[in-house]
Amino acid sequence: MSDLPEKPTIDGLEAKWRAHWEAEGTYKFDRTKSRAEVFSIDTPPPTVSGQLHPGHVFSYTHTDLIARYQRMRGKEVFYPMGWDDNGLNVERRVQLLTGTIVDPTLPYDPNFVRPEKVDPKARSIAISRPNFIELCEEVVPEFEAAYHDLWANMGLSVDWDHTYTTIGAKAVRTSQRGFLRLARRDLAYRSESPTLWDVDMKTSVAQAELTDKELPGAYHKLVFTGPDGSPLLIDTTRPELLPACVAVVAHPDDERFQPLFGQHAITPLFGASVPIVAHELADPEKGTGIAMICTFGDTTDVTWWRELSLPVRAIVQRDGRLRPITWGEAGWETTNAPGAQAAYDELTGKNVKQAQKRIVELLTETSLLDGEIRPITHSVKFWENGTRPLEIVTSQQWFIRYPDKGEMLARGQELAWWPDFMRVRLENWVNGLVGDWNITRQRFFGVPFPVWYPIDDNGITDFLSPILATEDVLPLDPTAAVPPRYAEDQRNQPGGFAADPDVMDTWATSSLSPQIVCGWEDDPDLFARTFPMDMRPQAHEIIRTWLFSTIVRSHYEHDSLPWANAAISGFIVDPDRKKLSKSAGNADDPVALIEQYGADALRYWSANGRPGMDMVFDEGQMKIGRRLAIKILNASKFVLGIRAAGDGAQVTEPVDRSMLVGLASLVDEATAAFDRFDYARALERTEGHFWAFCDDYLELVKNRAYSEAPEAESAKVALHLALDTLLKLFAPVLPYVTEEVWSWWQNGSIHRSAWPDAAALRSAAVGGDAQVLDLASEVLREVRRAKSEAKVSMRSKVLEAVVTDTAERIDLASACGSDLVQAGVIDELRFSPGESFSVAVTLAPVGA
RNA sequence: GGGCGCGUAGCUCAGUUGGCUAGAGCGCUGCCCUUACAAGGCAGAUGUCGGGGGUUCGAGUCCCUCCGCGCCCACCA
Repeated sequence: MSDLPEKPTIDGLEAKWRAHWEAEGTYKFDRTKSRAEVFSIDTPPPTVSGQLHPGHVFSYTHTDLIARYQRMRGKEVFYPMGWDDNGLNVERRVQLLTGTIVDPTLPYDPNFVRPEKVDPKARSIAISRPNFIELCEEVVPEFEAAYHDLWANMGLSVDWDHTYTTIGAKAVRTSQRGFLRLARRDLAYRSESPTLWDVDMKTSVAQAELTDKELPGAYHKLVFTGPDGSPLLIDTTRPELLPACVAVVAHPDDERFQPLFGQHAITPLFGASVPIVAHELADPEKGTGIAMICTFGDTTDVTWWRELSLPVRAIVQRDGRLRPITWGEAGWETTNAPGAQAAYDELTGKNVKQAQKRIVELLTETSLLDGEIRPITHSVKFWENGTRPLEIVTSQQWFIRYPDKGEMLARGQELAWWPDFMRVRLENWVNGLVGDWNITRQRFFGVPFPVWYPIDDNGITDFLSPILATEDVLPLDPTAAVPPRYAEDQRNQPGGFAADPDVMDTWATSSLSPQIVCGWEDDPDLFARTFPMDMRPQAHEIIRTWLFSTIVRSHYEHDSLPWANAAISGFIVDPDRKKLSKSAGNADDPVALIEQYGADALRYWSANGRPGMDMVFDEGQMKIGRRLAIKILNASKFVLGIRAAGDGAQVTEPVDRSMLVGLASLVDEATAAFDRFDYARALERTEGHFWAFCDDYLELVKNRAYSEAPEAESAKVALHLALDTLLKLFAPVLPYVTEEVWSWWQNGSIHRSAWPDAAALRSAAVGGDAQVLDLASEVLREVRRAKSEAKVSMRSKVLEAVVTDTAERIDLASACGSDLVQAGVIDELRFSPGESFSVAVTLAPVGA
């Protein structure tokens, strides 16, 4: 306890209480509690590669609101924090920040030092893979520190002893163990197949990481030769893929092409004979109604290729350039090998854009392009942070088999969603899934596959017979460790072994976040106390990725949901309803916002965002939050400035009881709202109640409370009960200001105190009627209105006030007559029975 | 093209199973130094509840339909 301050302020509360909570271990998880006593939270590990922005404050605050509420409800809250520091985005940011690029062929350079200054226009420095990983390990903690600092200042009540990184040993071990278990059950498998490929980052990309972008393109009408030698016109936006054409396709019902099915067409320039086939996906309305199938121009090509059992003629390499081809060899049959070769040699080594330009010239020169090129706008698949369209290349990848769709949908039903309609996002996603989950990334800073491959005596690596590591040696880097029964000198030798060169997709690790934080296999005691978890808070935009994949992993590993509740938050939009982003120049720095308004004010703004709803970035709300925090300080100072009631004092006055009864209803309402994860409603009701408490109840009873009258005791008890209750209701939203006030009159932390008990309030106010305070407030409002309209001070005297109302209501209102007299500065207050409510106010003459 | 959400005061939003004259805050207007707070207080004005139709004694709320916005998914020759 400390003395009441002369002039309370909210400035500096963050630093003061952050340090205090840290020192006291206020939010430390007590792992002796049983599962039933624990509330465990699967905190989203933020991608540390991003810029800090107010969206982070928004959604992470929502989780903390629930954590603080549950803690006050008596739960032992398990609230860990993670940093997502592996994955493509992190590598990309480190590359940009340090001006480097990986060249895996380079040897490790022990003398490499991070460049001091990076000129964004300068050419990137090529470094080795191990050097790059070291660089990531050096830079990433700087990112993490910025997040930690922000979270701590925002008052997130996480237990920092339970912090993990998605590239840390614990996460790597868990990811590798999870992978090995699936591989041994044949639920993870390796296969060669067409894969969406980012030619800049030179890696495959998962379905979940795709985004569509509208790009200009153009239809080119190519002149194929039909079976009877007549021209067959085919529209394409990808003429450069003509050499990769393996068939042409039309709709089975399309009468124009039905006679041609089963026959062959000859491709222009390359003279390849390709079958004319039928498939429902071919759209008679598009282009000329007949399309060329290339390996591979888009995902429809992949579908056709797979379902029609077509051969592969791949020309685009992993760097996005066309590879050399010898026409006339097996797989590249042509009626005109020299001509095909001459044309193709013009394209070899070019990227797809350059190749398109050149092939259009070649087609034009030979009159194989019919009519004009017609520009269109079409959407093209990109990696969500990529700069060039994805290509499709064939490569070796690890896949996780998806469970049966029905099983996944049943898990979605079993999960409690807040708000409920978000479940549909998962169902849409599950119903639209195509193929299995590609978890391989041809990258560097990630979780390696704990796998090697045997090399036969001829030096050929057998990628389809992986040697799995045993679980006892995890975490493991196969490029450093040696598989059982092999020696290091057999690495990459005939008769020896080769390490899997790839790393796991970031979601392959993130999908195990419950297993990582709860200590799956590593700490069975902790696991038993925390898993399955209570709550997964997350944004709706990653339902298809994080939420979905976590359900899949838990389904396989534990045959259960990973958590009981999914609390989905919206995101922040600017006033034009566009998603707020740094690149758009409309995001403010949250650190500066805390400085300006205070963490409580930012939390207040966040807490106004209802679950699942997007919210407009609005500094006005932060100002209101700041004002509320200051008001709490001042009102509390006033209440606590009144001498405490004597021992055994009771609440006896009807208006005091009335106030407490109303407060009990508020507690019921706030509790029910929090139980539905609706912190916004809880705050709205509490806030409204608090302002009315200040404006009306405090004004009504302040004179009595300060007096020596016996009735003062009742007011004092009621005021302290009310302050205690209101502070606690505000505590989850405004942890700093409520803790500050708590410290003026109580020991310990308000955040470890018990949530208010409505029943206790009702028993302190037995016989109370909520109407009494309402009526008194109405009378007071009429008196104020009279003074306001007369443009006189609120302290000016009322000669007479006559309250007319029904007998029953007069009975209630007259019970607080003396409080009304003092609050309204009324000489004579009378009550008169009548039909309806009115107050006749006679003011003292001006100057009297 | 399919799905989900949203549309209420100038702005941001409440309005729960249909039920008194549709609410709050901000902003706006006027007033008040009032001893917790002038970084404050008191009071006031402000609506075709997106449009149309229907069910009902009664619709912001339920049904149909149209319009607009956002997001997710699909398509992408």
